[in-house]
Amino acid sequence: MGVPEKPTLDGLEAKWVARWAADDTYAFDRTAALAAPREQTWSIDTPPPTASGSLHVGHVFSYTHTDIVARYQRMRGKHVFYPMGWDDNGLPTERRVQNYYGVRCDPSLSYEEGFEPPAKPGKDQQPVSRRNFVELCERLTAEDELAFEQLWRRVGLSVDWSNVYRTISDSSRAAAQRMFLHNLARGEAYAQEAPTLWDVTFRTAVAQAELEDRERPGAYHRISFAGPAGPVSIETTRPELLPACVALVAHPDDERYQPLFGTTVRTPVFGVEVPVVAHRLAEPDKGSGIAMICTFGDLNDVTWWRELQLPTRAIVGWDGRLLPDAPPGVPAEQYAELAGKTVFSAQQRMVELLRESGDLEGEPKAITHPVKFYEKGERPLEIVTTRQWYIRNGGRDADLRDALVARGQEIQWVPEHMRYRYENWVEGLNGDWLISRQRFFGVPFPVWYALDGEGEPDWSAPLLAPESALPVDPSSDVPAGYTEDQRGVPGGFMADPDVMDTWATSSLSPQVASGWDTDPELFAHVFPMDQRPQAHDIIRTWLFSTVVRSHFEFGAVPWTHATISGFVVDPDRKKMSKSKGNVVTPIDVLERFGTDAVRWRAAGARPGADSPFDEAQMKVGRRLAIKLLNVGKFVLGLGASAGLGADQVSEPIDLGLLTALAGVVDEATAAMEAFNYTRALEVAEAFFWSFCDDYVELVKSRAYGSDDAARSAQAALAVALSVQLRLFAPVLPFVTEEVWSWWQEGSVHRAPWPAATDLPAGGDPAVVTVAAAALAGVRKAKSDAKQSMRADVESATVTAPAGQVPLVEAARRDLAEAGRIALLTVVPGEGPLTVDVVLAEAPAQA
RNA sequence: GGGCGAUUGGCUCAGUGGUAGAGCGCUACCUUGACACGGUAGAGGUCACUGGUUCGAACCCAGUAUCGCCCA
Repeated sequence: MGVPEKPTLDGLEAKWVARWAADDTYAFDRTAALAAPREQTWSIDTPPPTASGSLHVGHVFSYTHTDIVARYQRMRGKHVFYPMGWDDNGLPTERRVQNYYGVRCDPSLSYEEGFEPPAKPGKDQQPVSRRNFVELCERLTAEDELAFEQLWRRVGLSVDWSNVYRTISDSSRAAAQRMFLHNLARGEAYAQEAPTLWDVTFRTAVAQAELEDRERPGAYHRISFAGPAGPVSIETTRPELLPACVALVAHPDDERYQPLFGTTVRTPVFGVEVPVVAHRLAEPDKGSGIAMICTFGDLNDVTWWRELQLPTRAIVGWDGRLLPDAPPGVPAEQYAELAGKTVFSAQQRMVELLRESGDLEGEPKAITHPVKFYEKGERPLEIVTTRQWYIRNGGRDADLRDALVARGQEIQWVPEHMRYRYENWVEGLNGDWLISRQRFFGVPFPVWYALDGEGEPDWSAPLLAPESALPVDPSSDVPAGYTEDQRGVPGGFMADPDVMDTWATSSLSPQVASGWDTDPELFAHVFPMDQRPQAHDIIRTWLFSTVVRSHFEFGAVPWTHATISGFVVDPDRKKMSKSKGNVVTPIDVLERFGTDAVRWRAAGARPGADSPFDEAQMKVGRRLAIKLLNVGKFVLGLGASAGLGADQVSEPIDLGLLTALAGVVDEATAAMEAFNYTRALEVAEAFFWSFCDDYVELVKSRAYGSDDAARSAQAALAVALSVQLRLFAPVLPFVTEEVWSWWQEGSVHRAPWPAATDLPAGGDPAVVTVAAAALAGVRKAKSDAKQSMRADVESATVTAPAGQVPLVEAARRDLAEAGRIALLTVVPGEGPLTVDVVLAEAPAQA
C-alpha cells in the first residue's frame, strides 16, 4: 500500500470501518470455534443498550473498555464471540413512541390495517389498538437501532455485526416465555394477589430494583383518636388514609402504651373501631411513638397487615384516586367526601374535616422525608393490591439468598470490590422479584385462564402455551382446546393481560445471544460466557437477575468474569443525565478529536472508576495517534521493513531497546490478563515516547546507511514498530491499522499479540537509558544556551559512574551523531552521569 | 443509619515498606532533512488530618474529616 506523503488521521474511521465490514475482520468463525477447545473461545455478554434512549459519551467509554478486551483476546488467538443486542422492549420504548408519533395504546380498540400515525404529533395523543401500537414500536426501534449501529461502528467496536439480537424479537420472546414456563414448572415463578408498589402515572406495578427514595416535603398531622381513657394522638404524613386505618401500633416495650394494647380506639370523623396492637417495627421515638396502620400507606403497613393479620380497607385505586365506594366498616356518608379525589386533594379535604371535627391538634408540622418513587416516575408510589407474577430471588427465602450470594462468589469481579454491591443488594432484598407489568410493548406471559359460567377467570389453573408454540401472544393466539370465538365469553377463556418487565427478558441476554433457543451446539460451547461487561448502576437489576435465571435453569453462573465500568461524570463529578443538562453527545466528540483519541481517553479510566470528562485529555490521545503516524512513516523511510527480523539486530543499543521492549510486552500482557487495560496502555505509551524521543533520535543517523550497523538499526526499528503497533491496536484500532497497512499483510487486529519470547533477551536496556541520559545532558546545555538542538558541539565530556562507561562507549557513535558532538570524551567519575558541553562558536547552518 | 470507594504538585491520575512520579496546564527556549496537531529544558508537592507499628510509612494498623456512589 505504501506510505502516504502526508499522513493524517482524517478519514481513517470511514476507510477502515468499511474495510473491516467488507473483510469480515471481526466475524466469529462458528465452525472453527466449535472444533477448538472451549478455552480458545472468548464470549462476551454485551449489554443491550436501550434502543429508545440516547447514547452519551459514558456509553462510548464503557463499550470501548469491552472492545479493548475483545481485541486483545482476538489477538491472543481466541475466537471472540462478541454479539450486540438492542433492548427495545419495555416502557422506555412505549414512552418514546407515544411522544414521537403522538399516539397512545388503547387495548380495547381493534387493529387498523395500514394505519399511519399523524405526520406531526397532535396536542392529544391519538388512541390506537395494541397491535398498531406495537407495530409503531417495532418501526421506531428499527430506525433507532440503525443509528446506534452506525455510531458503534464509528467507535470501532469489533462486534460481529452478523450476530445482533433484539429483546423484542421472536427468539427473545420465545426464550423469555420458555424460561418463564420452566420457572413456573419448577415453582420458581408464581402468581399472587398481594399489595404491590404501584405507579399511578404508568398504572403498572414496579419491582424493588426500580425504586428510589427521593426527599420530598410533607407534614406531620397530629390527629386524636378516641381511646377508652381519653384521646390517643398519632402523627401521620398521610391523613387522607384515615378511612383505610385498620389499627394503631406501638412498640411492645413502649411503657406509654402498655395500657392500650388489646383495647380499641375510634377513628376521628369516621368513628371506626380499630385495635391497638404491638409490633417491634413501631418506632417509639418517632412522633408520638404510636402510629396508624392503613391498608396501605407504606411497606411497613404491609408487614404489619400481614404479620398481625389485620383486615383490609383499601381506598387508593389504580389511577391514584380514592375508590368510589367506602371500604368495609367505614360509613359511606363520611367517605363520600373523599371518594374519587386524587390523593392530594383528598388530603386537603381530610384536613378540613379533621379541623371541623376538632380532631386535628395544632397545625401540621412541615418536614422533608424520603418518599418511594419509581425510578422513571414523577409521582409517589402507592400500594395497590393486585394479582402479579413473581420470580423467587431469595427475598423471602434465606437458603436461596445464600445460594445466590455463593454464585456471586464464583464470579471474578473487576474490580474486586464491586462484589459488595452485589452482596449488599442480595442480602437486603425484602421480597421476590415482581416481573409482571401492566403495559403493552413487552413479552406477554404465555398464559390464559378458563372463564367459568359467570365469566370469572379461574386463576388457580392457568392454561399454558406449549413450548413448541413459542412465542405466543395470548391476546391473539388461542389456548389448546379453545377457539377464538370463546375469547372473553363465559365458559371460554381470557388471556393474561400483562407483559414481562424488561429485565425479565434482558436477564436472558447470555441465553438469547448464545442461541439457547436456536443453536444448542453453539450455546453449549460459549455458555457460561467469559465476560459480562456493564456499569455499576445496574448490578442490582441486570447483573443480579441474570444470575438468578442462570442459577435456576443451569445451576451455574452465567459468566466467569464481570467487568464493571465506572461512569463518565461532569467536571463537578456529577453523573451525566439529561435532566441535569450535562450530557456530552458522543458523535460531536468523535468528530472533533477522532475515534482513537476518544478511545485513548476511555482506556485511561480504570475499571470501575468514575472518570471526569475533560476535553483537554482528548488532545493527548490525538497527539499519540498522530505521533504513531509520523514515526511509522519515518521508521519505514529509514529502511525498516517487514522483511527484517530480530536476528539481524547486532548493535548493543539496538539489542538493548528490544530487550527493554520485551519487558514492556510482559508487563502489558500481565495487565491485560487482569483486565487492566489502563496499565497496559501506560507501559506501552511510556516506552513509545522514549522510543520516539530518544532511541529514534540516537539511531537515525546510523540507520541512513547501508552497512551491517545500519541494518541492525533498521531491523530493530522494524521489530519495535511492529510490536508497538500491536500493543496499541486494542486501544487505537484505526491508526494502528493504518500504519500496519503501509508495510504488513492483513489486519493488525488479526495479528498475534506480541510475545516477549519473539524479542532478543540478551540485550542490556541500560545502553539505551544511559545513552539517552547523556543525550539529555547535551540537550540541556543547548537549551540553557538557547541554542537549536541542531547546534554543533565542539566537545562534550561525559562523566559517568565506572559501570556505565562501557554503556556510553557502546553507544558512542550514535550519541556523537545525535548530539552533533565533534569530540566526545567519556570518563569515569563519582555521582550520577553528567555532561560538560562546549558549544561551537556559531549555530550550524544547514 | 449501613456498605463501598476516593483524598498525592493548578487539573487528571500512577505509585501497597527503602532517597516523591507521569501527562495536561504553566514558564523559557528551539521553526532540526517524521512530526509546530512539533521538539528541548525548567519551575511546581511537609502524599487530607491525628495517633500507632517499624531501623524506615504516600503505602500497614486505629481513629477523625471531607467528597462521591450504592442501599435503608
